[in-house]
Amino acid sequence: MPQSEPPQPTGHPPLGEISNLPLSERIADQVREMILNGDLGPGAPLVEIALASSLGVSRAPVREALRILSLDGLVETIPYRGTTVRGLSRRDIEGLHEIRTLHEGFAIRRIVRAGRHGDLGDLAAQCDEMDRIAQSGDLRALNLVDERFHRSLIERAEHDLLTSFWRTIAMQVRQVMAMRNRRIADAALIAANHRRILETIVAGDADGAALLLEAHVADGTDTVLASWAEGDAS
Amino acid sequence: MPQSEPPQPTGHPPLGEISNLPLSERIADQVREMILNGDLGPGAPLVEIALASSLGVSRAPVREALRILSLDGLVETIPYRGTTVRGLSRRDIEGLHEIRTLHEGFAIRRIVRAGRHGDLGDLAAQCDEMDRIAQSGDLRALNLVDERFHRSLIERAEHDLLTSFWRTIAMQVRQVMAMRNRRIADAALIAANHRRILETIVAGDADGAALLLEAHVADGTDTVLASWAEGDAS
DNA sequence: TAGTGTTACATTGTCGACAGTCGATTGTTG
DNA sequence: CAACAATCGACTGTCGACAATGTAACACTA
Repeated sequence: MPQSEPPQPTGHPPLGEISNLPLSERIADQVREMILNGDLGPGAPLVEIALASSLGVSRAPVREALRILSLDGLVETIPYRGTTVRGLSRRDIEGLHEIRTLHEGFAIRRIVRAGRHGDLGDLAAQCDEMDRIAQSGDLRALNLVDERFHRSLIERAEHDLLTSFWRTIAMQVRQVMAMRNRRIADAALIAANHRRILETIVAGDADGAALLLEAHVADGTDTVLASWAEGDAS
Repeated sequence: MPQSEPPQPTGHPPLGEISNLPLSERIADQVREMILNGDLGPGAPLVEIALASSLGVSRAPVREALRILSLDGLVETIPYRGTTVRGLSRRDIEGLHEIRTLHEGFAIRRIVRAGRHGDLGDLAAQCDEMDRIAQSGDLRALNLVDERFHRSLIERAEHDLLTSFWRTIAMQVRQVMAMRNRRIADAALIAANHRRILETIVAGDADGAALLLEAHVADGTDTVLASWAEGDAS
């Protein structure tokens, strides 16, 4: 499922990126943002013709977009029946975080084993930024940096398939995050957690870092599940 | 990417499933088999119009089929440029087996932790079948049972996301397997390996089983990589 | 009233045609 | 002859229209 779209080192830094991407991908991006921001709740139907006319395009690119989203695991399609935003059950969320822990732990061990844990400057910079944001109390920004931190960690493992799987995982994590409202009080704690995890990795203690990370993720999971008011089943 | 299709407890148990699937999915199945059997080697271009006329259908379902295959990780699509059968580099194969080991180990630990390792009768039956096939020397059948054994193991973990990821993994493993010719001499050894892994799980020794499995997979990987004549890069 | 045909409707699946994009080839110019 | 522009061809991307499918509501029968 490689659909990556890295920075693309073109030589022209500031030149507002003319969207040369196929229409279908732009549509996918747009609908994805809607889902990930919670504008489209679980179970919401995605009717092709409605989306098409709403966006002023034909059904063909909309169909492709929905296919891409189903590839991302954000959407469920039943033949001849339609496409809906995927609902997440309590079980799904628990499973998601288990898998997430598994993959991040693997990434950490791989980084350390390859001896690359000395060179994690950008991660440190992201921790700094997290500290700053934690004080400002901008929870939305915090989520973004949080996501970027973990993505960087995965990418540092330099494992294509892992990165590819992470795409799916991160997407669903973000969808889950959209369901809850983090409290400002948590922000500082979260920043500290990441700092400690990073430091443990740099120290070369892969297993220790994996444990810290597991605790950190489990904490987030508990927060989500606590505010789980008998939600939808999938 | 949930594509599960459980037993569906309708009231009418035995009523053999009419193939009501959309054309696009049937096309995807067909092309997938071609790739997995090696009829379409890595790098082979999949031209929509050619496939369409060759199958006697329009381009639309073919396009959808190619999307599905790209979802399976069997195919690479570059916008406006076309779709080709994915080539696997040495690095890819190594990474694939790492990820595979990671997931199967997770499955084993989960099964044991949930205390379900006492009830693995179907796996034992598959071991029996493997023994029988090993004597007959039918390598093609051996691969099939092998795949089914590992799939059963994953499914026993009862973890939706894991199962979903496994779909991708198994697909690529099978593609790799299509590249090599197993020797008959290995067959008995392979059957014995599986038997031992299963017994270790049943005994409740998750870590031991995971180690055995890692060795088994690593062995297969080495066999593949050994017969690697400076193959294609991806 | 329980169960079974029937019909209408909303939505997806498929089709053939046209427009857009990219790489390669050819032609042009210094 | 090298570097660049125009052209060509093959292919994918998009479009609007039609066909196939599934659901729900309704009428019908026993």
